[in-house]
Amino acid sequence: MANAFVHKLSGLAKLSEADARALEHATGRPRRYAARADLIREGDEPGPMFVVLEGWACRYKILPNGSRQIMAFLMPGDACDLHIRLLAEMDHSIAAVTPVLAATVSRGDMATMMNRHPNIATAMYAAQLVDEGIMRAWIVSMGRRSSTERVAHLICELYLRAHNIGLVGDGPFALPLSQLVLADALGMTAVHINRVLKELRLAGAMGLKRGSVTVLDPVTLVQIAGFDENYLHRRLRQVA
Amino acid sequence: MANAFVHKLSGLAKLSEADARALEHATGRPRRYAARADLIREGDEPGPMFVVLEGWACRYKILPNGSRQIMAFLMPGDACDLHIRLLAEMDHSIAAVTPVLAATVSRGDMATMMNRHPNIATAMYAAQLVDEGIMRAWIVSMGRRSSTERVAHLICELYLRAHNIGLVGDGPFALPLSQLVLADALGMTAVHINRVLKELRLAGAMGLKRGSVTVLDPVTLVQIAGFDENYLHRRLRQVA
DNA sequence: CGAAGGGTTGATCAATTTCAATCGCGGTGG
DNA sequence: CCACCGCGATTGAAATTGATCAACCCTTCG
Repeated sequence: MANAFVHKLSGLAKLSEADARALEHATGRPRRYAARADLIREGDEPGPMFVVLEGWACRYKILPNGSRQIMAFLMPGDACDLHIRLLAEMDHSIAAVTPVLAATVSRGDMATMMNRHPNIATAMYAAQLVDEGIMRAWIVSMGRRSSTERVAHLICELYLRAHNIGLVGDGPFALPLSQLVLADALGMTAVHINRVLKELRLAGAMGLKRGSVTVLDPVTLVQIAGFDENYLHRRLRQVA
Repeated sequence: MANAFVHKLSGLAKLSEADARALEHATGRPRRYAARADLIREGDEPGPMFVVLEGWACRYKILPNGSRQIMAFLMPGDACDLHIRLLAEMDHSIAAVTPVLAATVSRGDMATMMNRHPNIATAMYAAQLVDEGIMRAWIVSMGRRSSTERVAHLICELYLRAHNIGLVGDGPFALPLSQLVLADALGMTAVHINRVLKELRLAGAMGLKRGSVTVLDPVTLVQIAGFDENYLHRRLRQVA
């Protein structure tokens, strides 16, 4: 299977063979992380950029009262902040949700690569814009959507993102997320998530297993969520 | 008074006289917008980058059910997304909250300027990182903070941002936000915001006037919010 | 076998929204 | 100058949502 980073970026800009080779070379020495392991922690000095190649990770923050808020999910092909080295320290942590295979790319290598391969630069900036759109969509969800809509909306987002990177086949698709993880992402309690998922299951939209939720009927989910995929910007513009 | 864009960016990287002149030149033909006017609307084709020079603006989105969610505030010196032209259409709108003076800078001009003035590029990337940190902090607030903490936290953020760009003097500082705007930013109802503000007023932390909230006691607000300013990254790293 | 991490359910409690009314300022048109 | 209108602020009461508390179950894994 092709390198997930290449696969994702080639959906955001037209990449040549040479571009793809450069990306593959840059992510050639990945490292494994166990589920729940931190890739980097709040307060750490930022180092090289992470690129997730396999598995799912999340950005999160622990509050003084001990509760956790997840702020983003990272799927294969997703990279962490390109310019993060400008910061004195991390303002949040990143953890593996499932077992993860992730590469690191130094800022220097990245800069060189973006200079030599302008299409890679374009793809990275487009990815950045999509990520920001996703964050804004989370803010909208948490602010103005009911808990049922919120759950359905997140699942739609993740389903579509997984689809975009070729993770989704014809049949049902299982998101490897426990109810606790979903709760921490959506700002709800595990108890309440459980009741909402039950509702969605009864509506025939999804199936549940220990540690994962399975999308059975994306169309129903989209309706429940009021999901508009536009913010994921699958249709980018060709700019000179 | 110095150009707000120059003022802000010079807080993020060391700018030379020439850098400052370039920025001033690029924002030399600003335009006025009335309060509540849209600078750009969801669905529009993105054009040049906006830079707010005076007044406050916000990014927002209207949901199908008619409710509004504000996703960010823009203050003098803040720029909208650098690479926005890569997108086919806007996934949210931007409106003036107060009367606004804003300049537009074309992507081409911006690219030229960033090539000729690397410090400007660095400052823009740092600004970007700060903006992302702010979005993540909003997600955390909406997910895991009580309504009182949430209100106090937003006011702390805005107070500190205003302070960073030299808007705050010695005495109290008035944020030009109506309770309705605050409600739409925090995902609450105007009724509830009103009760929370009353509470904060009784605690001596702030004063209220029609159309604005005044910060009287930042220290108390910080305590109530559990505010940690680190995410605003006032201390950046010197990277080679 | 025992412990830990999920998941599920019921009962109760607390935080927010919703609904409804009222007040007041500021600007506008007559 | 004055009546009127609209937005914003404010308050109380009722309704709803979601959190909290408390068990209990199951599966996996050492």
